[in-house]
Amino acid sequence: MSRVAEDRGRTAGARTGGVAPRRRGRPRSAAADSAIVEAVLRLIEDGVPIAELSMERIAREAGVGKATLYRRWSGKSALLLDAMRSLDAPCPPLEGVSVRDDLVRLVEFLHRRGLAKRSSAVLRTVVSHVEAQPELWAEYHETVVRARHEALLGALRRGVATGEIRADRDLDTLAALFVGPMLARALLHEWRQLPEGLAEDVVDTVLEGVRPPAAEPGTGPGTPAH
Amino acid sequence: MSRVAEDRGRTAGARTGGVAPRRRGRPRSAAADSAIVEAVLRLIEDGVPIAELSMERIAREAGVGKATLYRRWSGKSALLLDAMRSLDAPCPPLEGVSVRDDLVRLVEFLHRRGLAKRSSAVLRTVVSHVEAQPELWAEYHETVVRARHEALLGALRRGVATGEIRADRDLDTLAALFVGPMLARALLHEWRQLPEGLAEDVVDTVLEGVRPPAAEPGTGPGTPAH
Amino acid sequence: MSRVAEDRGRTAGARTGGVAPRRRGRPRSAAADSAIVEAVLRLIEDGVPIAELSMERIAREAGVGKATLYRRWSGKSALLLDAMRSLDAPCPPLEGVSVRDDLVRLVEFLHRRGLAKRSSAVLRTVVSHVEAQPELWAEYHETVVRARHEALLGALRRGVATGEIRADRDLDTLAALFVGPMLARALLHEWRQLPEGLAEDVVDTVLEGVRPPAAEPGTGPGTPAH
Amino acid sequence: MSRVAEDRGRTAGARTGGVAPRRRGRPRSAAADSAIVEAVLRLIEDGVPIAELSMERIAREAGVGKATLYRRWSGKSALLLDAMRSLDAPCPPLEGVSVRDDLVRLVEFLHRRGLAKRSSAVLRTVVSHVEAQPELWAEYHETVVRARHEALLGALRRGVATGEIRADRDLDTLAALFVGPMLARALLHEWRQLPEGLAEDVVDTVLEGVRPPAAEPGTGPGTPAH
DNA sequence: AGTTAATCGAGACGGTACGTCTGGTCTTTAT
DNA sequence: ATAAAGACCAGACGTACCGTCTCGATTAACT
Repeated sequence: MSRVAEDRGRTAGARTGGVAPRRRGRPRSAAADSAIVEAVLRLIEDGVPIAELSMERIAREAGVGKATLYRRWSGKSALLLDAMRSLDAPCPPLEGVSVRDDLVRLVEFLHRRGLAKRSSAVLRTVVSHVEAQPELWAEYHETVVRARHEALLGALRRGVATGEIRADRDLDTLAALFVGPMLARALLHEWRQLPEGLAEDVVDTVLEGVRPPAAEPGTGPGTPAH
Repeated sequence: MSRVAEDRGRTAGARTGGVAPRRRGRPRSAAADSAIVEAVLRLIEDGVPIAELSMERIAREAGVGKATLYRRWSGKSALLLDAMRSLDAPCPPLEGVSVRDDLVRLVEFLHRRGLAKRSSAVLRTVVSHVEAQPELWAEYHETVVRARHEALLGALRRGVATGEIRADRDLDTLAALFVGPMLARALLHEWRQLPEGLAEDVVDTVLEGVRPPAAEPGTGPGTPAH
Repeated sequence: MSRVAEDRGRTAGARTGGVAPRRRGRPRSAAADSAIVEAVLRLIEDGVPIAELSMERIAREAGVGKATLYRRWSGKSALLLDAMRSLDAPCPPLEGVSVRDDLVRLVEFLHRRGLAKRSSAVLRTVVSHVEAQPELWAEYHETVVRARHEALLGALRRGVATGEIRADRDLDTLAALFVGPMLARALLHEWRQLPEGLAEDVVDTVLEGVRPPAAEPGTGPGTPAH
Repeated sequence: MSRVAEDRGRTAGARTGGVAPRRRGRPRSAAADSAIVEAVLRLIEDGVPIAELSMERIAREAGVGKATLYRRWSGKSALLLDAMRSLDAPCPPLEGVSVRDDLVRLVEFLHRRGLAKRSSAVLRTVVSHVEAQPELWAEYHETVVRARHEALLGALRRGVATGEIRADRDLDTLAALFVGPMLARALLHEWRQLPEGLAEDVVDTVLEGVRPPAAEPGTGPGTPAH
């Protein structure tokens, strides 16, 4: 189970594990934790645009004081980011038989994420705050993006090992080819139309390339006349 | 020449061309137009985060009354969007000798756009407002995105015609493979590291595919193993 | 007929009389003059509070450009003041048979002025601008108040001469006793209740005093008991 | 001690007395209350014209957010009215030996109020807003004017009882004779010249009347000679 | 007949205040 | 020590108005 609150303030140290330091005073209400996150998700689900998602409205909707929000999160961006994390499906296992199937599964997963209204909404929020709060982006990258990227890179490396993928390609560039289209779709609100076979299409296209299969040897496809 | 102001209000009809309807009253100041847009670009260039880019500050910086802003644009998003349009370089010609060169040129162009601080900043703003104001996004898509997309599709179609690109691929998916990675980079602030040959890399990878070249010599890349 | 416009600007000199200097260019429209003043009076009559009587609204109502207003008057206060002057009834003649009758007539006149919605509205406006624009008040005093005050003082002096009024009273104080109550009523919106015989009541009270008539017959009122 | 703030919003009910309802949340800052009122008085004292007495300036001067103003008062008029109330001297006791002395004391008090720059400035403001906000005027009348009026009427009734004042006069008219002149002076900025004995003069004139003491019996007052 | 000059309605201009809302903090009482 | 409530300061929001400044068009009187 993922820890929801960023644990701002006194409880911050508790995350580094170790023995419980036995805090004093009234413990934080777990009910408040979930009420807040659920309020955020409910509001987003109801189509409230991000710009109208004020902390005051969230607090009101959750039946919670504003201070309770700021005690847990450093600001709106952090809260939204955290709210999104709470609905994160875990990365699919990827123990597929072929590298191609693994890639399809992964891209499919990114695709479905992008289709979810909530995910793309929060993703846009993160994007719009990247500049002003780089540490926010760093944290998001660390906790959400890296795992996926590593999984993707792992699949690609396996492909290289099995000979399915040629070794002279930069794997980061390659990864960007799989992730980029899905990300762009999610951000730019193009998730309304949902082409079903998109993931397979993307993977196969990248794998096979777009040059026509050489019918007869000698006619090198894609080799321009010059 | 691209028209800068959104022409809110009375002047709105003038855009549809036709004969000059001979408007009454003092005409809008072109000096104000440019002063405003330049103020926006200057502020962005100076690293002012989008959140601090208030209409009041823009007006102050431009030496202009707030009403002058709202007379031209319906709100901050529209203004920023329009400011971005003003720094749009025209699409490169694309009359290259080979389709590959055309694609490289186009992707390179998108890449450079993403590298520009101003472009990516405004792009993020647009993205974060897409949800709340779909008509804003529609307009941006119509006037900026579509032209590029058409150019890209044109190049791809030419490739199909010349046999450089196989005909059984969905061209929209193909286009997303070129555009997506650049867009994602621009949005996610990864434009700090700037790999020089990225555009060529992306194009070649997509064209040639990632499967290893067949063992037999003479068979060009892109020919699938099986 | 009273001259309406304050004749701001070029025509200003024309007021000092002398021969007409024969101005060039298009002459000012008399229609605009009256349209403006009538618009003001109509708005006041319709119950528009002074605070909402903006120059823009007046111009709109009169079907006139704002510049046409400012060409004639220096500002809102001057326009309103002038609008009021236009509905000024002339001071009554005061050639009454008795001084008491003259006073009653004059006080009655002030009373009726106060009862008029328009008069009291503009009076309140003048009052609220007295501090900020003393020259406005000076002008109002000169052209409106002084004549009345002189008429009143004249009546009082005549009373002293005829023996109706004792000579050891300060006439300014005396005048204030007649004018003050009416003015206060007008300003403080107490003109809604309209006691008919108020003017006579005030005059008689001031004339006769409030000490009880002496017990002995023959001794007129005003002779103190002790 | 008079309560300063109008108690807009939640606290409004608290005024009707009863037991303290034990409000929740942070209580309103008494420091802010006084800082605001003192800022208003300071600005007026410094000669800032009412028109430049913006809420924003008051907030700035008081070191207070604008919301703090609007939380307490419904608008500028209400704030100014309340500020004036705070500098209200209590009505003088009026337990004088003679009714004449009481009246002099009261009129003197009104006179001094009118001489105060602050009082008359705010009075003018109230007057100019009477039309647009009658409830404002009603409240002012209720809390400030009525007490004075009652005191005055009381003195007059006592005069009637002691025989110092004749019984056949309307006491309201009589009161207007005392109050009107002072009010008019205060409103019309005539408080710059300050005749010292004015109050005594007014009272004596009203009491004794202005007819000459009857020298010989038979000369009926009010009947002119001719 | 042409020129000149000031007017007209319309509306944009730079400023500034309005009253509301939000962000993030602080201060109450109650738990 | 937290909780909910709500006040606190700061400042942006979009609108309205002020008094000035162009526009093109109109309207005289002077050439």
